Amino acid sequence: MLRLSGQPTMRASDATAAILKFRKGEIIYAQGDRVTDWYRVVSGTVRTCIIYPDGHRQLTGFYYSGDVFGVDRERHASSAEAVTAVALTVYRADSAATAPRSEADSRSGMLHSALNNAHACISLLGRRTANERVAAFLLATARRMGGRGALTLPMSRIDIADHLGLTIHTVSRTLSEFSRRGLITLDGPQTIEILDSDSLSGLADSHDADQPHPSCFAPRNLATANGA
Amino acid sequence: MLRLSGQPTMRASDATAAILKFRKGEIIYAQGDRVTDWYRVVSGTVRTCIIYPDGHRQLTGFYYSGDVFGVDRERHASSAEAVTAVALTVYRADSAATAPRSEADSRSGMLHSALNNAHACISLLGRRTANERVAAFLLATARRMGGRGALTLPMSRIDIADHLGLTIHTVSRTLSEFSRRGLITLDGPQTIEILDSDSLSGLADSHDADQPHPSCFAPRNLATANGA
DNA sequence: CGACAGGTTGAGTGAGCTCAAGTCGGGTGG
DNA sequence: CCACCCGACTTGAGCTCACTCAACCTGTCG
Repeated sequence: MLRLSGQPTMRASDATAAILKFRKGEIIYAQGDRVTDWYRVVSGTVRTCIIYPDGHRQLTGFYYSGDVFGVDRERHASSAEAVTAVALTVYRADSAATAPRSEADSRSGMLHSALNNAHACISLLGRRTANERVAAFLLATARRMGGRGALTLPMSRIDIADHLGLTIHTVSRTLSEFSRRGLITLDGPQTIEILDSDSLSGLADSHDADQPHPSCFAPRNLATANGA
Repeated sequence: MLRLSGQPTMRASDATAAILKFRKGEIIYAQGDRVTDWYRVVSGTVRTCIIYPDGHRQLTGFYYSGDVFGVDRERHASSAEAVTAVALTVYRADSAATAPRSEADSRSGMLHSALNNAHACISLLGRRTANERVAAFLLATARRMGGRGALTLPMSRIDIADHLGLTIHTVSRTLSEFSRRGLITLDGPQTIEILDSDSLSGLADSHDADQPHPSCFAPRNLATANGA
């Protein structure tokens, strides 16, 4: 997961050597921009977001050190903004395939990583209740940010709300409730410690834990293949 | 999960020549199966779905003629099932890159297509109300299935509900309401005609149409680049 | 004919939204 | 230094919309 090895790789002819820096709140690229580069976070946190015609904002991901974002074709489907001060490495979108130094640097490796991120987002939005979404978000964030001890959430309540499809009020209330129940401690808005991750993951996948969906038992006949 | 696949892939030498057929309801691959092939729909409709530990089912996409699915790495993140009788072409997952016959057949073309699909799913789940989700779903489905005149929805209300994160009751009620308002006609559960797609797209992006999100006006300083 | 699955519709409930205060902390200016 | 402001966050009260529970309809299959 880490791979913050290649800090400034500084080779003369290497297209990926540039390091870009942005201050908190700055826009890295805008929704609809032509895709020229893909990015990897060196330090800091980035968010990608889609703005719908009605002004509603959907955050499609947070990206931490080592994560890749901006992996679109033609035009960026979302905008990318610096949640904190960030440093990025840049990959030319049209040359990322050439001579990858690792699987994670290859064109398809980056695409798979983007796909994984999209699935993570779907998995959050697919959950039903605020408790489920917030619990799942906390666990996922703790996992991705490293994690023993206190967790520093780099993003605001608004960002969390727009990521989970909730309002800031509900996010705030839910976190307070978790704290009251002894699942987490809140030390200021940004600092959270997970005390009982078992209960949290129980909450994340709760919804009465009834029997698995019937479709698990669908027939699975594979004998009807026709050769070409 | 299991993985009693052992598909008789019947091909002499061409990895993509095989055609597979499945009957309605059959499972094409299961969540967690090792990825050996990617697929393209020749005819019929396929759904991909994720089942969470609590039994909750999330459909991540419907795939119609020409669409690609199964584009995962290592293990399938979702299962794929035949909504109707389907015929599929098969691409060896490890050789899809070699000699693509078109952009759409290339490895990265397929990955981008999967990414687009995931974004479409996020865009549906990101909407707030049932009206917005159902309206957006109808428009998207009409667009992808071709379109003039009556639309035949191949999937059940349960499938729609699990795709939109709603219950079948709400889906049914919402469709009835659209019909009552003269936006669509319902001729049996599966046959729908869109009468007023303008009003529908208004509904899909409604939510008071207030001012765009402030983040549209965030600073955009790009001058802090450090060359290599 | 009954059984059953899929769909529709009604009544009541509750989770999360809206509206509205109120708190806290950091910055800025007098 | 304090006064003030402003943005981010928290919390309360009331309401709405989608969920739950339940009844009923329709078409299909044995």
